[in-house]
Amino acid sequence: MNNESIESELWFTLYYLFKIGGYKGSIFIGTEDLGKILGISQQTASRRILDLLKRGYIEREIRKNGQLITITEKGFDVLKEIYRGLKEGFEEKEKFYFIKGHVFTGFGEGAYYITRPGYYKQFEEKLGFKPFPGTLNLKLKSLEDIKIRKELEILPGILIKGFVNSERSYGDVKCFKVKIYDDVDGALLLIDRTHYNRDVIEVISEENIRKKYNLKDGDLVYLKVMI
Amino acid sequence: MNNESIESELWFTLYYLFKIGGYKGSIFIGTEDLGKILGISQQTASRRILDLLKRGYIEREIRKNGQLITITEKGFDVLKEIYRGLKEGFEEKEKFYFIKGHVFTGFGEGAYYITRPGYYKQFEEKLGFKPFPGTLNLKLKSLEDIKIRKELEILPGILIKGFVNSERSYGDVKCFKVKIYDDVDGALLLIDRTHYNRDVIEVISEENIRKKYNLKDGDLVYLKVMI
DNA sequence: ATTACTATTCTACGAGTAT
DNA sequence: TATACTCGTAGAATAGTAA
Repeated sequence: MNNESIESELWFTLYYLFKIGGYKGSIFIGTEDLGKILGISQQTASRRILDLLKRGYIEREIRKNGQLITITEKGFDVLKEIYRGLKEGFEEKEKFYFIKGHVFTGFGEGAYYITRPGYYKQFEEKLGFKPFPGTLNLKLKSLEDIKIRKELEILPGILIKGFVNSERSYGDVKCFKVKIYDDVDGALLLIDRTHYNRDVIEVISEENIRKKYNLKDGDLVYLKVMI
Repeated sequence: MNNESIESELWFTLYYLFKIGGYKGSIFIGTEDLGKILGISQQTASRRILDLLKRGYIEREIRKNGQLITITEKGFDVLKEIYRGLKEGFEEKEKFYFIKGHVFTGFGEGAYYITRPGYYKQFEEKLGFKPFPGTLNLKLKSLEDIKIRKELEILPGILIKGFVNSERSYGDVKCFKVKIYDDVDGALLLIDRTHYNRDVIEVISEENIRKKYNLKDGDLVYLKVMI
């Protein structure tokens, strides 16, 4: 899942470039000195610079006694990503949960339910996206995750109201906005019909999550749940 | 220069443990799943856990289907260190905060602690005044103020070092210079790092603040905090 | 001076597997 | 099931050096 993201040693190189001045403009530094700051050799520092360039995280201009390095927007984005993760943990402890579960294949009813117009319209209005017609079923494995699910049951969440048509009635559904892998927007559904036990949650998103992440049964998915 | 600091791949492992729940308590996870989150093998995840343990950044308890991992203070410190670096770059540095709290009577321990010579000498040296032998306890009531306190925890502040005498040991104390009512010089002390008393601060000054302002329990005091 | 290529050393990764 | 050991190997780091 994390394969496309920046390698940790490159991230650290970028971070130090940021810290020593890159946050507010270009920095002039030689590979020898950068190596000293990072505790690595001149040669490795040189290669790190080249790797960061190749990936588009920095731009540079070689000059007489060093190089003028500028962090690109893409570079700032990867720094901000980590910054956000730390900030949320250190400063906004009460606004979200992380919950994790393992993919499993259900009976395919999810798609049927969420596409009932009585529900679908509300999803669109209250969640701000048009759900892909299908749900991702997650089985919660640890007591910690089941505990979080129980806490979600107590919280108000976003209520999708039930309705009645000529054939039958449909119950209320409680949702929480989530970020799948702390990345893609979606929602977690707590459905009152009890085909499944309390160690199961269903997830919807505008995208086909199973396909996007190439998920197979048993794969781990984690969600950031907004409360 | 950077040789004693945490290796980048270990830092990333710690960061993800923090992100998926370690920021607010223990997380239960197996090495297989941790590997999936980090994009590495089960074996490597296992080794990372062992390395983090060996360096004292986490503690754990192996259980039936995984392990219960808790990030230690030392672990939080290395995360905070990076956080601070990013914060300084991304956020405009303000030179002070305002924080407010309500006077309450403690157990009178404050006077005892600050007059220990090991501390008192440092107060004099590092704050530039001889504290009145007593502390003013303030209870923070608003989320705003508690948030400011949390931010102060992350900032370096002025460090009063702990010490050991024949009877017991005394921990580090972090201070910030303040102006009480934006008027009288003093300092704010962040003493205990437990999660349960984060709504309390203690204030010292050369003068007897309680007397000077004729403060009674419940009275509001506001401070300008220099950072 | 620098940066960065090539050759060599070394370390981190993951497969296989023991516990 | 788990975790974590050994070990062969790939790739990262450095030394030497060219540009």
